[in-house]
Amino acid sequence: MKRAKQKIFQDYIAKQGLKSTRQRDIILDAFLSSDRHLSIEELYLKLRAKHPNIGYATVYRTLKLFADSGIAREIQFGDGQTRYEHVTEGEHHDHLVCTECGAIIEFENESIEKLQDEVAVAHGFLIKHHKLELYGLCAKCRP
Amino acid sequence: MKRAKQKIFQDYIAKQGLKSTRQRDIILDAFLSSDRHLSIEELYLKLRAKHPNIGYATVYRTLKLFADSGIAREIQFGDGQTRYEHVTEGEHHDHLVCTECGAIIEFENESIEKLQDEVAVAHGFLIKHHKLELYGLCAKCRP
DNA sequence: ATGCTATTGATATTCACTTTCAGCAGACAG
DNA sequence: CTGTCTGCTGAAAGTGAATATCAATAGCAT
Ligand SMILES: [Mn+2]
Ligand SMILES: [Mn+2]
Ligand SMILES: [Zn+2]
Ligand SMILES: [Zn+2]
Repeated sequence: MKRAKQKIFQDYIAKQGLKSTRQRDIILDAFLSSDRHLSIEELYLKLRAKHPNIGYATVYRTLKLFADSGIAREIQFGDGQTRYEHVTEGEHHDHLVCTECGAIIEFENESIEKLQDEVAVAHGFLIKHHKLELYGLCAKCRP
Repeated sequence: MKRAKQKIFQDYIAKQGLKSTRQRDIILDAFLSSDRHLSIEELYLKLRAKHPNIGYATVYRTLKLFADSGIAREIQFGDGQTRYEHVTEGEHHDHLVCTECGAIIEFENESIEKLQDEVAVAHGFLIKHHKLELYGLCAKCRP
């Protein structure tokens, strides 16, 4: 899983004529070792402990590269921070977001996806991507 | 329709001990006369033609008031601008967003809403609100 | 009309990116 | 291995939208 994504990124780097660097390796490892939906700031701070010399701008640019290479995706939950999540080829999921504790739960629902396609067809619309987020209280936070 | 929302806003103003002002009336009228999904900037510029003395900050604050009163809702389509749309009591809709021309199409789908509730129940989650947006090309923009 | 507050509009500030640029470091030819 | 070319890095500056500040103004109850 982690190896596969490292491979995808290395291949992307090579194909684009970019360079493999110490920083990119470190940031990739930190990103893949986290299963959360991290903001740039969060990943930057997490890295600072062991690698105080890596700059915020490098984390920022490297996460963009991850998205370009296909191993990550930008996502916004409306809290003013852009987050990056893992992307696995052929998989898709949407999110439940707890407005109390910030927990993010992933789910897949093929029926909803189908109905979305039907809505699009009914409007002559061609879907490229979509965003489905259910906000509320998770099992731990509900009264 | 327009009258009903004006009433809701006046009542809200009264109940909160706020004041009825010339600016709020003008901005309310401009907002209700537009059926689009306007950003603060857009509404501000639209107003400037007839009311050059109304400030951006007032438009910003007044739109927040509209949202507080229940006649408007903040919405983000990921273009970096917060937009405000009309809210009608007891109604709900989601959006198709054309990434080419910016067109926004509204739709309602009770089956999708039901499935969302089922997903929430399955995870012990209590939904407060949700966000469903289908991004792609509208009928006019698709190849 | 008076006085108390809320409101306004210009401006300053904040926040999260995003860009800039001089020095640095991979990659590769020789 | 060494030089050179070119992309990369990190600190700092810049950007743009949202939000806060504050002195002057304007509702509104008395
Ligand atoms: Mn996810
Ligand atoms: Mn709408
Ligand atoms: Zn929670
Ligand atoms: Zn279109």
